Amino acid sequence: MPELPEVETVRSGLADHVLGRRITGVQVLRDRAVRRQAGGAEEMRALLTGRAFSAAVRRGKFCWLTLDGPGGVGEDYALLAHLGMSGQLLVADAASGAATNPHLRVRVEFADGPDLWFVDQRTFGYLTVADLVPTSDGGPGGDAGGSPVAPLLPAPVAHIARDLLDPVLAEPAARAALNRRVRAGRRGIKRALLDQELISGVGNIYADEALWRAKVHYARPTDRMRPATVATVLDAAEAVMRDALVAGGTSFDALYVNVNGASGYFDRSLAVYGQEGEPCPRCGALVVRETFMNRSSFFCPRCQRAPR
DNA sequence: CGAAAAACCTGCATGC
DNA sequence: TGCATGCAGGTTTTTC
Repeated sequence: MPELPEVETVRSGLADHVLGRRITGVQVLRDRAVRRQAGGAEEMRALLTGRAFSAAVRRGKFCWLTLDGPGGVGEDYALLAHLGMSGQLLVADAASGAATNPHLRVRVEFADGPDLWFVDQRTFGYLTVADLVPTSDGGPGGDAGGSPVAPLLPAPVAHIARDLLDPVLAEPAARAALNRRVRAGRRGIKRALLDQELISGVGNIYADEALWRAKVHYARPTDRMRPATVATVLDAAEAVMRDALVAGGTSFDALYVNVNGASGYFDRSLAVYGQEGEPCPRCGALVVRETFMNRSSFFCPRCQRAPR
């Protein structure tokens, strides 16, 4: 499932393959793939046609392509993508046979070269052309991976917090402030990790992996955790996502592929996620699966002791 | 107002 | 074989 490392892989691929290319057409094959667009697919087509992508930017699990103005200046809006559970952005030539792809939702055509495809089986993902608005969380900061700083955010992303690969959150003062915010709430630590308005980019897979690395149970109440323990969890979340990024992201059953269609292989490195009944790589105890927040939580019952 | 639950959606695996 | 059920789950919306 696309979480931060997968989306960053996609962003990087988009930066390499679609920037500077002029859009000549947009075909929406399923209307639901375009959301938060008052004028729907027709409005998206009108806003994109004739313009060119100028930068590929990401925050958390959201990725967007800013647009050059008609005269080559001005970046007042962007093509925003959220991949949901199964979304893919593929740079693919129409001749590559994916015309038969039953999950192709939107096709962006350029004056030159291969199309940009939005493919999504489970249809939780979407595209929209959104206005860029000033950030509300302290000015420019951008994101990791060498992408441009982001003094502006697409409106639907304005409430999304910075992610752990954001250079701003590498600063000790900012990290300490985040640590305090985590402990200010009264809830289980996993719930905090998954709160995109607190920290973005972490999904169910990396939350479980981070908590395993930090040896912390998912239900530990944040308001009773020591600052050093919270710091360990945040560092583990950052580390596991960086490791996954190096590997190209996690993938399952070929639902997720990067911008060129190559699957990541970090799933081979998962310690607990999806490993119910398998031995903990650290202590050998059998990994347990429990239902939490209407989804699965995997953990080692010996390394990660439940709160009393 | 904040937190928790429901809704959205499709394909695959499983059970009868 | 066919049908019903369960599961995957990020975000938005609704409910408490």
